[in-house]
Amino acid sequence: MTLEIRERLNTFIKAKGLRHTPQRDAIVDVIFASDEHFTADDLWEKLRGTDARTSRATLYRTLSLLSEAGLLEEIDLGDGQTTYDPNFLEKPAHNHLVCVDCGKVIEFEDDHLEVLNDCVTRRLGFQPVKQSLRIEACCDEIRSSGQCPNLLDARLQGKRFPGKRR
Amino acid sequence: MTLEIRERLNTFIKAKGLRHTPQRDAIVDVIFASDEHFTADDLWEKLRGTDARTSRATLYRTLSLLSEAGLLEEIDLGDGQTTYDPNFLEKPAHNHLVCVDCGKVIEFEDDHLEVLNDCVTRRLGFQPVKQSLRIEACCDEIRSSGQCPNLLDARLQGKRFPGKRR
DNA sequence: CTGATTGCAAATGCTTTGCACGCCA
DNA sequence: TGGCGTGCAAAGCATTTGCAATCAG
Repeated sequence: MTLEIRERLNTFIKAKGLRHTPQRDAIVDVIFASDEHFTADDLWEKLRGTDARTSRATLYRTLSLLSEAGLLEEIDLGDGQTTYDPNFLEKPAHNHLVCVDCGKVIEFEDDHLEVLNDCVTRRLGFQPVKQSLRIEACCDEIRSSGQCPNLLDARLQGKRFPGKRR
Repeated sequence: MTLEIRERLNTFIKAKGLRHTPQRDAIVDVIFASDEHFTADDLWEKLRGTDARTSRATLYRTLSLLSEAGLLEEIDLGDGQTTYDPNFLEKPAHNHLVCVDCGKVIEFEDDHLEVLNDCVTRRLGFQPVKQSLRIEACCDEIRSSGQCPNLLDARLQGKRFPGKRR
């Protein structure tokens, strides 16, 4: 997996006349070891756990590079920071449901949705480029049982919730 | 129009034990004189044109207040700043099409979309709270004629484009 | 009077940039 | 060797906050 991504990155890098560096490899390795969404800061923390040391500047620059190369998807969950999705090569879905109770993000697909969005876009006189649906909702679980396993975790981690900057 | 909004705000303010101030009135007047989307900075500029002077802090605090009161809708167009929509009381649509060529934002409604979103949400085990669809697209006009009237305007105004922070 | 509100300036959080140095091709 | 890439610190931006003065009810 990581190897395939490295390959793709190298192709992109050569085509652009850019350079292959250990920092870039290290960042790619850490990112694609998982298929979870992450923020720049999440990545920074993970990187600290390894012996590969990069600066925040390089981290951000590499993140941009990977997006440009089409290996990473930038998504905006509305919490004041960019979230990255390493998983969209396999699952080209950009629909996110954000739980207003616990902040959990669920990615989902729906063909009907896709078709409908396309129709609407064309009707307005546009050519579709990218679509992202963001649904804020509260889970049945917290409404019935009064609590949600993710909630406590989120609070403990001091996570910011959707729509609010702090 | 503005008067109706002032009325609503006063009700909210009294209910919360808050206070009625000239600054708040001034901001409300400027906001609801139009039904266009705006950013905090747009508002700041408009305010400079009047004799009503407020600080940026008060501006932001009032914007939050109005959102809380349900008179203003905060929307995130993904350009690193919050956009406000004074128009959603009449048109409860939160679907936005952003033109990647010129940055123009089009608000639209679609019943099918609404229904479908609701279904999807429930299927995932959630109760819908708020939905916002953001479509990035390029307009037919610029593809056929090679240019778009909004494009030049946007460039001249130094606008930031969707998805990019600067 | 009393507590909500304001303005100012400083602080914040995320992200980008300038610059001098180092390293890949 | 040329110039891309890196790290560091400083800069940027939008937004928030602490605080003392001020004002509304």
